[in-house]
Amino acid sequence: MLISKSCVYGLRASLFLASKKNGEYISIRDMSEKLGISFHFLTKILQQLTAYGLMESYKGPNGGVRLSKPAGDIKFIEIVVAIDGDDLLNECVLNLPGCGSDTPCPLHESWSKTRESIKAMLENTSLEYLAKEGKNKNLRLSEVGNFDWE
Amino acid sequence: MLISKSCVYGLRASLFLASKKNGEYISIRDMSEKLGISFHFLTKILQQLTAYGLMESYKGPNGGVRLSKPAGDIKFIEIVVAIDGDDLLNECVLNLPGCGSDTPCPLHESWSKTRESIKAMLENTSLEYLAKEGKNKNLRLSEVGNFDWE
DNA sequence: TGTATTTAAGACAAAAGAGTCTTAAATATT
DNA sequence: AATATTTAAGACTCTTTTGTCTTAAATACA
Repeated sequence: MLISKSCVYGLRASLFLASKKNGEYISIRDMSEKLGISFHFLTKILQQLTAYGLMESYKGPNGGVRLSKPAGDIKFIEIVVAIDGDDLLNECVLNLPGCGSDTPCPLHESWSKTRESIKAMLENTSLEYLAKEGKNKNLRLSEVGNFDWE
Repeated sequence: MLISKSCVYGLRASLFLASKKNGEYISIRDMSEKLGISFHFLTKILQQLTAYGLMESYKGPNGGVRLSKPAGDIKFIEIVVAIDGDDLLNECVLNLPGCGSDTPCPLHESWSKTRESIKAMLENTSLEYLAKEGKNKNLRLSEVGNFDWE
């Protein structure tokens, strides 16, 4: 898979938050139920995003998490890098250490192009865009049908 | 990672074979040493490619494996599908079951385009092309420097 | 026939990813 | 102050992937 499961969960939660009024803290419990993701697991993942500065959290009653900046300013790629690291954007597809323009592997060229297209997609897609798109077209964000964009 | 480690090893070995005269059986031991891949692990992987019909094997002294058809007729994508399956080409990037044009996820459109470019790369690249390219430009196929295209 | 060489098959172990659970710390409310 | 709610942190388990090892089967050759 291109992106780890943790990363996908983090992205789904981010889209959930992006669809809400900014500034409002949303509880992880709430999200986990609506998105169909294990609460504890989601907590751990969102802790990473918080540590990375993409989210802010608040403890106690009515606490929760929220995006640390407007959804339009957060790109898909930031979530991916925060959780999966930047291997996807740098690593040689043949997994050879030190593959680069100086000592390329046979797939260096073809893969570079493909990687650029992946990178472009990740860099050009903001949470705001995805959330708006999702809301307008009522697209799916959970496996089970228990999520509403409102 | 886009492609599993097993798949990468399978591909490296396939390129090794593609660089040899066709029809000649090459021992897995030999390949594993020149490519820097564990012998037993490589054996297991190549067994999959053999079972899939992409390679032929021969037991006994001077035995080994060889490509079952000309390297020009084997596309990168065949190796990937044989080892990793076709999830990469079908699966929704948000990992939602049943995501499709009828019930799409927010990333359905953007990801479809990216996936097509990956698919195109995999479908248009033959082992022969990669091996020739590698041989002509003396590109790297192993981590350590113990591989020669000859 | 016997032996060495090679792939086949499958058990086993180690590492990484995914997921669960418990306890601690912070905060709001009563 | 006491209690309920919520994230933080970390131990723990389960699953998948990766990697190792042993034994069996096929083949060539002396």
